[in-house]
Amino acid sequence: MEPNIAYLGALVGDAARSKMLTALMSGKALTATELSLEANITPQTASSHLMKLVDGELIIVRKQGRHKYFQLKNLQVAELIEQMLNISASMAQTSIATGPTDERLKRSRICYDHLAGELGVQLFDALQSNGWIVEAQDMLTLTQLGLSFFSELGFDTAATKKTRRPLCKACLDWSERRSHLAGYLGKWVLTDALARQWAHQDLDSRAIEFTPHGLKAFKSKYGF
Amino acid sequence: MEPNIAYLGALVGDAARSKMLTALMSGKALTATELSLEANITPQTASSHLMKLVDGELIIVRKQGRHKYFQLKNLQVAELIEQMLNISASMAQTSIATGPTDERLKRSRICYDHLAGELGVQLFDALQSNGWIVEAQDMLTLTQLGLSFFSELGFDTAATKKTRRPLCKACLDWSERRSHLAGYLGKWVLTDALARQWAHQDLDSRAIEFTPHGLKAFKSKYGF
DNA sequence: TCGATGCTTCGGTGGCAATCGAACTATGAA
DNA sequence: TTCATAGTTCGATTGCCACCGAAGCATCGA
Repeated sequence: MEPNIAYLGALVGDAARSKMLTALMSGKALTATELSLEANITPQTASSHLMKLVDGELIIVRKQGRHKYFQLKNLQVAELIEQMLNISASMAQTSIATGPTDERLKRSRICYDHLAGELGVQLFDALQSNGWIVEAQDMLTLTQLGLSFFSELGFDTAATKKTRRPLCKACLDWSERRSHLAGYLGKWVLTDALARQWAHQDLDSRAIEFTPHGLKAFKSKYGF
Repeated sequence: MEPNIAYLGALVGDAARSKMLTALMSGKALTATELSLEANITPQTASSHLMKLVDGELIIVRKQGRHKYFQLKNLQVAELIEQMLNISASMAQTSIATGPTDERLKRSRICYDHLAGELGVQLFDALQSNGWIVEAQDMLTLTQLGLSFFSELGFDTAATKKTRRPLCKACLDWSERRSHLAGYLGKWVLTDALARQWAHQDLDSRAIEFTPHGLKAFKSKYGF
């Protein structure tokens, strides 16, 4: 029988649940209370929503002490949310007052496990103009030049063979309407920047905050 | 502000509307009455649903005489539906009696504009084992060998430069859980087979019916 | 053992949205 | 002009589901 899309749609199609899912796009595992705050609902209500999301296999739980940590089930789910974000962003926009938080999100944010926003797009452009990646017919490939560039930086090229995940991949950006770098390489770039303490992830949102020095180092490293 | 996923989800998250959208995955434009039959609802109800889908920019209308023809708005929407079909197919399955129609769907069906189902997967495998396409890190590329093979068949390689659409692309199959050929090339293969009258699309479903002779020709053409 | 915190279960309420019957408008055919 | 078909608008009904208050269970720290 044909799969039941309606069930999946209804799962996402509730304001509270969609806020939770979007919050989980940060890649972090969040507790039930945190998610209830995110969605502006009481813990009771949140609990029932979370149960539904788990039943629907969109998220998973890890119980740790008296906390329950929730996260998106897998990359496939994250990609679904991402695509829905893109489509709804391109729909006729009732753009209400954008607060300061939104400004930060627009500048640089995490998109499940890689960098998005203005900075993500700038990075993408720089990689391209330096000839490290090539976009042909919407498919992204790492050039030989790019391969040696990234292995010098400490990127483990051997590890990419083990994963079935695409090495690099263009990911449409809902705020910029431009491509940014996703895939295994995109994940590595973000992880690396965080590890070097050039930036840190906001505790309560998907925003990525670069230090002045970190931003400079980041830009010079990738040549822009 | 962040895009509103919930609205989009709710749009898909109704049984009647999701049936309509799935029906429109055939790529054909359908009338309001046809869609109401597809969803098992009265024309009045269908009318209100269709209005919502148009408002939500998931589908578009063309008025022709006293008919209204509906179709998916663009490729992005079709990809969303496809992705949702995949995810819901991989969810814990309440697999109820699969009728004969479903058997046909499983064998070979249209996935917006390219071939899916068992036959689509077989084609994909054949193209791969003949060395015409290569799947590396989940990215699909047409080899030089494949390029000359397809241009001999009459595939206009120049035209691919004009479109931003990926030339070939792996598309996960919800019934087979395997890749099949999507993208520009995938579309061409299907169009070509239909033009040669090797197969025809069922009038009332997404099934693709190959003639015995057509199937033979199709298989020998692509070497499987 | 006791209180505090995190989460869940239960029951009742309220609101929204899908549905259809009936009546209406538009297009086409005879 | 008249009938048939395609689609819409309106109003009333219905059922589902998100929501919260209250009470309950589980884990942790003292």
